[in-house]
Amino acid sequence: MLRARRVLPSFSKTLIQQQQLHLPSSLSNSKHALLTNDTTSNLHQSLLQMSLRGHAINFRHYNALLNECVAKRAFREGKRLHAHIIKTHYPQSVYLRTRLIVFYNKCDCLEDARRVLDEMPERNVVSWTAMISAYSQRGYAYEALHLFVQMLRSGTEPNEFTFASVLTSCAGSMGFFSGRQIHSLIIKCNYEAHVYVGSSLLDMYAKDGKVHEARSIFECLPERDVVSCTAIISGYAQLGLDEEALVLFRQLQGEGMQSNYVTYTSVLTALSGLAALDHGKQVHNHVLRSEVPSFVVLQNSLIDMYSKCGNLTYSRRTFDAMHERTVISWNAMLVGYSKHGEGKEVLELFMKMREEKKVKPDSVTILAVLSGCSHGGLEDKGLDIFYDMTSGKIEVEPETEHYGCVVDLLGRAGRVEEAFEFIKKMPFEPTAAILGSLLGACRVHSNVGIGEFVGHRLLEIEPENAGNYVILSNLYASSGRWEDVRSLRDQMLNKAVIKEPGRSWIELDQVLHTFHASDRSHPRREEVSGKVKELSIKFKEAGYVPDLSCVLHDVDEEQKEKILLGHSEKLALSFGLIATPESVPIRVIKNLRICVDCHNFAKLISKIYGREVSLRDKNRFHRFVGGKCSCGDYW
DNA sequence: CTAGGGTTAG
Repeated sequence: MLRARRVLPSFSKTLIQQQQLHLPSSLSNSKHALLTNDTTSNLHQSLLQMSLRGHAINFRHYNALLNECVAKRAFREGKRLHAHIIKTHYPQSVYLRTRLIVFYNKCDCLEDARRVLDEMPERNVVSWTAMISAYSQRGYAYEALHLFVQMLRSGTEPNEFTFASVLTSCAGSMGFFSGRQIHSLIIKCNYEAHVYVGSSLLDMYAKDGKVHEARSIFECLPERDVVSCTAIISGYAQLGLDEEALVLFRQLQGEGMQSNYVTYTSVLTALSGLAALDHGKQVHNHVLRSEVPSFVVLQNSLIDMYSKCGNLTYSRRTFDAMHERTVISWNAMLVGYSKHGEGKEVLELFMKMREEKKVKPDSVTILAVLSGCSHGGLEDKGLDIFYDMTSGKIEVEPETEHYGCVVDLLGRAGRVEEAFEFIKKMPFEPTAAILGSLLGACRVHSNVGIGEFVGHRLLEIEPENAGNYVILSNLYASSGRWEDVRSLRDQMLNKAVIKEPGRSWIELDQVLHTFHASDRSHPRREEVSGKVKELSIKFKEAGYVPDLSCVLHDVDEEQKEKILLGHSEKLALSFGLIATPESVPIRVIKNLRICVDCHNFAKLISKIYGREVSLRDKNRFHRFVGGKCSCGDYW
């Protein structure tokens, strides 16, 4: 012992001290205090010296050394240790080999981990589970499930660890094994009420869109913790059920749930969807006050929340304050500028990103930049970037969506023929989204020739989309082709389905006021629809002409006008005018694209009342000031 | 020795 202490570096000293103190084999508290950075590089030497000097290297040594390698992700040292273990000592140890699987997983070397499992003379539930969870954690769902099946075939019974891991890989049916089958196995093995298994299980159902099943699993859990609560909240948020997510978050918070950074991240996603700025600020305050560590993911979702709530200044402030940024941080910020039509800011930030070189742009980055150029009227810059991508100067493979951005870019700039030629030259058949974007351009720039061709092609691919009929009909109406308008309307009535009813809302003192078309549900509906009428009379005096081509119903003009005045965004705008102080902008959110007539209406509010209006629709932000919109009437 | 929830885009 004494000799060893003299010649061996500090790493082995740790071991010796630990043995003398009869500590458990993990180095627990002592490891950080006693180890220096160069210790693991001395590992091999230490081992050699120990065996040369006749010291028995026992299980405990190996385990401690392995723990070190896991903690430090010391790959080369771990590999040497592995060789040592297999060649000289404990070749049969299931325990040590399982630790090696964990070690290789931590080093992101699944192939090495798998080799350890495959070479194990015998396996137990822990070694199977270690490998299954390695696959699950790294996103290899197929491999995880496949191994799970092999485990069952081998006659090993899974435990709660196995189920919690394997369920992560079960979202959707994997063909040979479904989440439901695993669920029944869990019931059979009596793990359904286990918190870890339960949260994994409810998460699986939620990711599969089965939110009711997820909720009932959640409600049946005998105990709840942060993770299970977060899982159900984020389940709602990920499905776009933002209000449900918010309501549940507040309820669970009231019941004493201790939120952590994942919880906040999830609820922020819901608040982004709702554009609930007041709630968002409140959550941000909670984060600051509760001293939840500010992890990158949380900050990313704050950037996104502020930008989707219309406050780019706060987004940028969050972005600038970050010590570490991932590609998602950059993307969230770029998307923010892009949706607000701030093309210049998009390019500047993109340049900064490329200069810093800390983070590599990915496909989403380029999408954000291209659509930013498009919405910001910088089409030539956008085209340059697209060609940098096709020539390999930007290392991102162009995808369908990138081509779509270029079509949008050209079309928006009025270069409709060029956009059409571009589509013909694409290496794939145009998608409905791409044709729809060109059709929109044809409507704005009154190109009936191409519009008609593209429109009919689109109606063949997507006959169920009512929006396509409306745009093509607008185009016909603009050139007085009423016969075609009528026939289009008949086709639409036969084939189209209205998937999502139009809905607009506005946040007032942390309460969301939602309006549907021709709303009858809001408590102040009489007052609100009275205000819409009043405004329309006032605006007509200022030259407003209702754009009846936005209504495709087969009714007389008076009826059409009535339908137009019932649009949800007009109700929300008028409510904003009544209920908010003159000093603040009116912030309205719509779940679909805003219609031309409501866009005109908002312009007039900004002009005649001198109120700034911020309207977020499905695609982007519209900021109305003095009768003009930041989108330049193209959206 | 093995375990669950999270951020951008569409």
